[in-house]
Amino acid sequence: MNSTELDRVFAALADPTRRALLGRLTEGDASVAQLAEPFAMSQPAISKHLKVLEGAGLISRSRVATARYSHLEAQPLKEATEYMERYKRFWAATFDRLDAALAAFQSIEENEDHKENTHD
Amino acid sequence: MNSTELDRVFAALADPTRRALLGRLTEGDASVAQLAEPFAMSQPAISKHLKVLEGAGLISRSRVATARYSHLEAQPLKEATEYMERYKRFWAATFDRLDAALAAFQSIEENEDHKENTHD
DNA sequence: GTAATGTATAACCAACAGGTTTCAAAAAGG
DNA sequence: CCTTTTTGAAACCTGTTGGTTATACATTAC
Repeated sequence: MNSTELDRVFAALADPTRRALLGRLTEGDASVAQLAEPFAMSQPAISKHLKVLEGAGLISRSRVATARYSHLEAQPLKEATEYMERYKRFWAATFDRLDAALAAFQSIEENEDHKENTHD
Repeated sequence: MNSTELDRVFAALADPTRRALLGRLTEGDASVAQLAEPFAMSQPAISKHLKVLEGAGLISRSRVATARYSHLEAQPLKEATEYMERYKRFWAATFDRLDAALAAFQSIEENEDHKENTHD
């Protein structure tokens, strides 16, 4: 079946090599050779990983002479993060008083637009 | 190779059926049969998905009579979200002055990297 | 103890993922 | 042009994923 961009973003992030490539790209654009250098892996393997990242919208690419530079595109990460924010209120539901206070605060934040909760 | 929990969390989230299962579990714990009901898929297929979710730490399970109930465990989602928030300043939808300054600085760095082909 | 219920496991399969090596192709330099 | 540099693409191999059906297992009900 056709995969969505969310599918592809999470699948892309599931591989540690690809996460490392993204990490490297936070330091600036880089050619395939530069990206491949730290890895005990062939150049075509890195090219494949880059293709996956591009398919997920996580990088864009451009030519400079014979080299092809990858550029980080973090917008899909924003969308993936927003997806996971749905679960924020399930994080750390118990344990110490700080956690409880934070959970309570987050509950209030979520309902701040119209729900008045003056007692409990 | 041994996969990390981050690997397993992102891999678990890459499948839309599993994301739907997690979504259902935000409404409360549920048995395998209850979880399977909305899907055009066999019970063993759902059991496999639940096993993947459990392996990623995203659910825990307990018995009630012959049924096995799944419970959402969102802590790994928190860690995955924190990982992605490393990239927050790159999904620059709204630039503040610090973001703008950093972006400008990186543009300069990138430019010099691209030009530096005559040096070794 | 036996039957019924709910779920897990086994065996199987097609498709995909992640790596390899080899070769083709695009751009710059002589 | 021809060559070099850098990258992409093809063909291949292996292990994994996501599904199936059939069956075994654990627990409750009778």
